[in-house]
Amino acid sequence: MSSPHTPKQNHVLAALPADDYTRLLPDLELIPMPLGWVLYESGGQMGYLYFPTTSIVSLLYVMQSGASAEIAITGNCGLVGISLFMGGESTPSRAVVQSAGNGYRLKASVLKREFALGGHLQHLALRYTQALITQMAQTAVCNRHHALDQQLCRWLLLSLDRLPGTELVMTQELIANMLGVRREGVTGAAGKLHADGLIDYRRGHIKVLDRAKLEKRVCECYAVVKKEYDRLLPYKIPGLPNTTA
Amino acid sequence: MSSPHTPKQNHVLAALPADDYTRLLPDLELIPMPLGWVLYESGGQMGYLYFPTTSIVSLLYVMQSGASAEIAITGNCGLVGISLFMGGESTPSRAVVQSAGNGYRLKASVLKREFALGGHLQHLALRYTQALITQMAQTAVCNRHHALDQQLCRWLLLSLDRLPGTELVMTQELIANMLGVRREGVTGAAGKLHADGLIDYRRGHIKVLDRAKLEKRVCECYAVVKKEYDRLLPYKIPGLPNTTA
DNA sequence: GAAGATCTGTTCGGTATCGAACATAACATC
DNA sequence: GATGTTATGTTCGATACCGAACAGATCTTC
Repeated sequence: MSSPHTPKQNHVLAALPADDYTRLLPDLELIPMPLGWVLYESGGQMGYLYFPTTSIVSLLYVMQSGASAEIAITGNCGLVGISLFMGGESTPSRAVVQSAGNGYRLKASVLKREFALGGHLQHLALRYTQALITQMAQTAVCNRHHALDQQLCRWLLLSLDRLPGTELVMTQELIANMLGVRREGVTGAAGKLHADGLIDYRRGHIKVLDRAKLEKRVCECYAVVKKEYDRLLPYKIPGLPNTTA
Repeated sequence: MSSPHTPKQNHVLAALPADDYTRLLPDLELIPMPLGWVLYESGGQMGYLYFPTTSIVSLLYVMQSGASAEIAITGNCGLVGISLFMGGESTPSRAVVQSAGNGYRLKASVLKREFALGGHLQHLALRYTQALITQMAQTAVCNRHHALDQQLCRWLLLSLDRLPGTELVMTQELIANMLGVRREGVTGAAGKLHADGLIDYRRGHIKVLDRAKLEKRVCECYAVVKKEYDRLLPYKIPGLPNTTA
């Protein structure tokens, strides 16, 4: 059996044409991404651009009071560290591994060199960034207008889309931090979803039983974000020679 | 004795080195931007990139239910229509003139040609986009955690920063739409600020009396956003030709 | 200056979430 | 299997905001 790891597990990298991909390959470093690992801190320097493959990364903002809120969630269809190519070098948010797994990373200097070429990586990175912007905007609106159990549905679906399987390893406390609400609130919302047969859970694990029902219950925000990701980042980019080397 | 209008009133254009600016100048079209004008609709095609000079533009999201929320606000320090160069061509939000004034616009085709050169306009546009992302993220967090009167302070300050003078022409109803709350809530919050001597208002007008007090009362979100704009888009780019080291 | 429109002020009860405190249950370790 | 730790369930009152209805004030138009 060959190595189970390949950069092509990340959709952005997979969408690169062969020559760009080959040029980047020697600089792509496989790394394990353990739960809770902080990829970068608010305002901190970033040394690498990260391409998650089997992990999920949350972008979250922590306030002076200690309260927090997730502003976006990234998985194998995206990348972490956009301010490296946007030009700011840092952002006032924190990136934390929300679900353990693997990923690849690229040194900032290599990324910038590649980005400056104005080729496919630039194109894909910017399109991804726009999808991320949509997710952030939708989060802002959802925070304002939608009830907690709908937001929980959204969060579950967004996470699920970025994972294999149907089970999340995650405590209610952590979900509360992501959604920016109290833990008791999540307990209540999860209880409702359980009572209605959408999910099952035990200490630190949440299993989605009926995804269709979840999608019926979630607010429009999920669909808007998903549609925009699909539009901006079709897994198959036209003209890609998809030969796994 | 010269025209009171110049593209240099927009900070992004003003930050361009002379040769880039000169190249763009013939394609910059001065336009009046009347109150309520919709620059682009959710999902709609955009024909132009806009550079506000004396106007303010709100990016807002309208939900299926009709409820709305502002996700960002742009004035003479920014530009409207980022998806033109980010690659998506459209976004699921609406851009509306919140305060009448003027601006310049650039045909999409010209913008793309210029952006593809990878020069200063690209650099500035991407940095601006990162500042915008910060504003959106902060809005999401603020919506979650902060009380209405603090959010009103934030909104007033962000608007004020993008205008000359200290008076806003804006009804409470419209502010409520921006903040995504009821009009009565804005009435209440404005009443408090008035009672404490921070603002004065009459039908359709809000005047800031004591900006210092407003800055003391506002949540941290305002300062985070402002700091990030200042960091990413210093009005004067040091030594015009060179930007980042 | 009168009529009409629109903006602002105020009230009511209803609901979701908060903040804190504590009880119970599941898991991890030895 | 006993023990300590951590996750989840439940309660309480407090509060901020919602939704609707209506009164009063201000501006516009004729």
